[in-house]
Amino acid sequence: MVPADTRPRRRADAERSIARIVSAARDCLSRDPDATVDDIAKAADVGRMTIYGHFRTRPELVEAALADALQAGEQMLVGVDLDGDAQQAMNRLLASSWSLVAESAALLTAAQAVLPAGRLRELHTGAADRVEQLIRRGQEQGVFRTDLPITWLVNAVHYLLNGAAEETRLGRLDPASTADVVTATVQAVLATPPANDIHPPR
Amino acid sequence: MVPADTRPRRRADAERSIARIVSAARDCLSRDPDATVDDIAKAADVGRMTIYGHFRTRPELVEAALADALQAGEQMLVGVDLDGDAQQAMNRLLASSWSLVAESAALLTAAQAVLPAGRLRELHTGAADRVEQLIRRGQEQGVFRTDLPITWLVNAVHYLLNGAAEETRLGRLDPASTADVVTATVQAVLATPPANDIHPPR
DNA sequence: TGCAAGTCGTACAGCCGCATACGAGTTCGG
DNA sequence: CCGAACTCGTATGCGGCTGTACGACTTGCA
Repeated sequence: MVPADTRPRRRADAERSIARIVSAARDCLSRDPDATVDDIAKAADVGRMTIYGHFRTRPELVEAALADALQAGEQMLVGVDLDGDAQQAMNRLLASSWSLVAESAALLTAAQAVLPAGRLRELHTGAADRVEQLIRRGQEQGVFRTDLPITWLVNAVHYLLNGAAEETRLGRLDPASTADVVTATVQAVLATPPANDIHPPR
Repeated sequence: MVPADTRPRRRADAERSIARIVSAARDCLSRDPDATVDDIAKAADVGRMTIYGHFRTRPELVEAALADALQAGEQMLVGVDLDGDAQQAMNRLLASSWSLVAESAALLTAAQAVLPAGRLRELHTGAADRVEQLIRRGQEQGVFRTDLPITWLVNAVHYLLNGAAEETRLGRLDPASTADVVTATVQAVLATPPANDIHPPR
């Protein structure tokens, strides 16, 4: 909604520095939500002072990193065909973007600690909404379950992606097969359960 | 394995203080892994110094809290019948202990930050192993899926429990129905998938 | 080529959390 | 009821991270 950045007046190398910094911030914060400004500077191969030259405070940097990741998500979504069978659409979506979503989710928790709650939801709502709509369409098609709150389904997928990313990071999951594992698991969570195999509570 | 505590020589009120402290530590750390020693002291309604009278360092306190939670888990397990149909056994297990497991999981991440990796696994292995064995039995019975790594299945359950706990904490999930939601979701993850409804990768 | 923009190191202040020291008051337990 | 165990406040040192200040050096750009 903002026309562009308020400051188009930046030099080319500064632009490059900022890109490296934001990229490094995404990297570091996804791994450790408490990553230091200094850590990020080292990862970006930049002096700490350079960072403060572009971002006043650490929260501001975190927000920039999150915004960047979310924007990358946007661009990924436009390249994925979300029409047709919702189940297959979800598979396509996961195949192309599960790792990004997982990264963003970790980043999100990093941001949660330093950004005001409202600001955060404001940034992140868009992405979550799209997933929710896809699930809703799957429900209307009868392929996704309707017996659980849709909010839970959306977030459960998030938690699973997060988990898969962490398992991979820890070497407990083969990176090559992570995508398939994630897809299969999410499919199981969302699929309409076989009618009466569910044991009623109590 | 340790006979008892190395110090049976403690006064009654000290015993009470310790209990309150450990309990408060479990509470605080489950909510915020970065909870301060002072926070915990306030929650336990004790002076900060009293804590240092019983626990030399913060990590030592965290370990005590985790150990306490795990021991509570042990006691919960002995009361649950794990024989018979693995699916129903898992349901029973979740019904009686999902919240405890979820709390311990949050505590676990708190501990992960301050305890050496080896020490942590040493404490926590027991619990995870039991879940793994139950899943393995379900696989032999044919009710649980075998097409995904068992390590992933175990941890996926953990991540889901964690997520459910957080959703409940944030008020996005009705506390009364959380247990059912968890049960249904875990069941979906573990169940043997309908033979050929799975779209092969690519 | 020359100036402004950008980079980067060092140094410093402020804050916060951990942990220790000391000392006085309180409570258990024999 | 007396001594030891326990509680608890205050003060203090230490270390790490944030954010600011200054100054020198390099680099884009017109």
